[in-house]
Amino acid sequence: MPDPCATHAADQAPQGVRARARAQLLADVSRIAREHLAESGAPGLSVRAIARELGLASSALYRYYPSRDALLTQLIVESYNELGDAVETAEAACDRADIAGRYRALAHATRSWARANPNEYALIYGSPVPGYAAPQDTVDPATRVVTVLGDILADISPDGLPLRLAEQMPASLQAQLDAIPTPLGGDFDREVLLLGVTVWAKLFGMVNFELFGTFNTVFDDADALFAASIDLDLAALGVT
Amino acid sequence: MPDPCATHAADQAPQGVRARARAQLLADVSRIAREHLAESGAPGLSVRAIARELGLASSALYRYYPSRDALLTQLIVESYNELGDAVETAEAACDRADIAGRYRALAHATRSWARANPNEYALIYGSPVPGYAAPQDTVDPATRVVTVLGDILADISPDGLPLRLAEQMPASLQAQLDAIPTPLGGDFDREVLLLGVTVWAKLFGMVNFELFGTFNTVFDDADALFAASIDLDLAALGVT
DNA sequence: TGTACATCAGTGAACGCGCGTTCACTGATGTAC
DNA sequence: TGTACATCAGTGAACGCGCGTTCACTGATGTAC
Repeated sequence: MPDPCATHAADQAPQGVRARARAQLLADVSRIAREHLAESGAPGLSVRAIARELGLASSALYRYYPSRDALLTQLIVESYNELGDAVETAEAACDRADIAGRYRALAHATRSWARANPNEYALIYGSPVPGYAAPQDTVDPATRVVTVLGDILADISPDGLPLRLAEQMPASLQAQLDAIPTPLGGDFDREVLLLGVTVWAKLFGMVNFELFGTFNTVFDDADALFAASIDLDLAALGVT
Repeated sequence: MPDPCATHAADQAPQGVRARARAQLLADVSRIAREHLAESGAPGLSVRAIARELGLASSALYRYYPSRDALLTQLIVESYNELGDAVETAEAACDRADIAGRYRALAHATRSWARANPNEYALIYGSPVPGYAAPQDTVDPATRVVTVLGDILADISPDGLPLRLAEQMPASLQAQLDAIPTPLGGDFDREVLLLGVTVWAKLFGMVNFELFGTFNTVFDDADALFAASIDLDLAALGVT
């Protein structure tokens, strides 16, 4: 969250009538856009449709967004930040020593947010929107979840790992893992980090399968499956 | 593959001039549609654009497809079948006793096909296309990969599992797992099956992250990461 | 082998709708003196 | 406190484009006798 003060001031104290109206309209646009996301998906998001619902001429929205893509970008950033908030909050509420609890909190917060906001989830973790290139602004918000995961991994001792790779990691993979920045400048254990990365992918793979319908009919209620999957991952990380 | 003979006959021996022309046009439509998939994604797939590229009036395509959605369905079925073919072929080439090899073949065939056909992959494993409901025809092709996985899991002994769940599975999860049909009418071990399901989700989570850009900059070349991830999964399954 | 008729492929115009973006404009809100 | 001017919000028409689908039609391919 770069520049929290600026955001704060803008959110909290819009001075004049205009500033307040502008903030209100931006919020309305966001809300309506997200409703439309549900019905038509990201590619169907339409400036005109949003304006129509707001009772405005479509051209009016160009006072607020330079283009449709800018609107999409805002929705993406908002979604990443909401998910990031949810995960950070859940994880921060745990005892620092309770590593398993912290990971469970991360995983369940991710899944809960995704289930509560399936369209926003699809927007940021589904197929890329064709013709849309995510600008730089989306990068930082996008890393918040994995940053929390990194904090957790940093607290896991490699001594407890029950599974080891049969062969040594190839040098290329070692180099990639070593290049990942650690929280607080410590060192990651490579095996823990490797496991962490694959567990991370698995988490989102599970959520994808659940939300996008791959689990349908077989696991219509995926609560128990999800919890068991997390338990297995924690066991693989040697964390109880 | 239901009714292989019918398909065969139609593919191989279109009798008249018309039948041959029809088969050719269907193939052309498919090819061009898949090219368009790359540029505009599934939601942007357009009957008119395809007709334009074929030098036909857009109405002409309605002799071949009743609607745009039918065209989409065909692309989806084709994609599932291509992936299914790739995975089945790769797995079938392995020694039956080489369980690790069979799983590696499945995983690498999946990833290879996805990388070679990223748009088709996004079509079947990415965000659902808004407003499109997959018809019954897509169900069977969609299960081919997981069927192969099931065959492999059925050959894995639960005795070798290095990790066990700390607690017993909840009854609801046991019931869901027990309801999964086995190949050849045997019984699945629940723990193996549970691990298998989560490994399956992980496989597609990894491919998603690679193809949709989540791994970007950190793992620009994901070969080694992917291979290591598979090794970890095999270790968790107690297979060497 | 030839003729009459049915089937099919493809046309082109039309219906009715959508979209993003620009532009000259009116009228209200803010600001400087 | 009041006035003059600048800024901003929003309008509505327009540009130029796209789309799926229907329909009456022409002309070619196939089929039955």
